[in-house]
Amino acid sequence: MPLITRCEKNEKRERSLALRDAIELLGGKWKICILQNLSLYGTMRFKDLQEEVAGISSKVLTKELQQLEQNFLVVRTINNTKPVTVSYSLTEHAYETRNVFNALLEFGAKHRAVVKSGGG
Amino acid sequence: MPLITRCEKNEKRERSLALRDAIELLGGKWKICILQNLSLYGTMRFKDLQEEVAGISSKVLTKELQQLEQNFLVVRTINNTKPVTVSYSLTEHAYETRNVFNALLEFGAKHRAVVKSGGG
DNA sequence: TTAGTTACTTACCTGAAGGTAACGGATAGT
DNA sequence: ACTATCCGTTACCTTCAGGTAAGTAACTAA
Repeated sequence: MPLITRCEKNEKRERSLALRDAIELLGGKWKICILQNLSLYGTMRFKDLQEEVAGISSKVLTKELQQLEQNFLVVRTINNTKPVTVSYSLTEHAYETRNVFNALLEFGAKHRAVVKSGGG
Repeated sequence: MPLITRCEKNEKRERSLALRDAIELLGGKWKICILQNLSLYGTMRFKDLQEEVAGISSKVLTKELQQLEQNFLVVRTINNTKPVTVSYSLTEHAYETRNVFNALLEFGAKHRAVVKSGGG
């Protein structure tokens, strides 16, 4: 098999891995909402997030934040307050998701219009 | 409450609905891969898709295609061949996902680089 | 001492996503 | 009659995201 084919295959593989990783990381019910709020407010405490992200439970919020932190999208800071508070904010890397949000928003809006008008 | 606030609330609500719809529609393990293949090949039969989308079962492929069809992203055509074949292709509306793909791809690639380099 | 706040954690449950494997209907070739 | 192709369907199972509810640890204020 010629070299060019191997390269194309590797590129295709890298592409599909990147797509899958991105979908996996930003998918689910809450991730985007959390990132949006952090983007809007800058820094938020756990309780602020719980109130702003309507409907999320503390258990799920904890898990989502941990995943975002593990993926370098969110920074967790323990504040020296009483009672203790914890602040969350976005990393520089998280702002790379801007284009994704905008594209999703644009497509979502168009899609809702298509569905409302009955298709096509 | 002043009118401007109501407008802002409605806009925020519409935005979050659009985001959630888009994520829900394009999320999951297979949707993007299927759309990508259809975008690449133009028209594909059921069996072609099953072979190209490595690892998917006929049951799951059926379900995904039905969902995509119900959401006006894919058109299903029964061909008058023997044995019967079925062709799938993208709608015009499906091409609105281009920006989403590109953004996801870009972010995914950057993200993989960040993770490989150990964060930040 | 009692109650409240903050940030979780734990135990339990449900529903949906997705996998495996076998089967079915239509048609054709041999 | 037997086998094969194509496009699914059906039954069954496992896994996991996510929901509910209660508890915990550290601290404060009354």
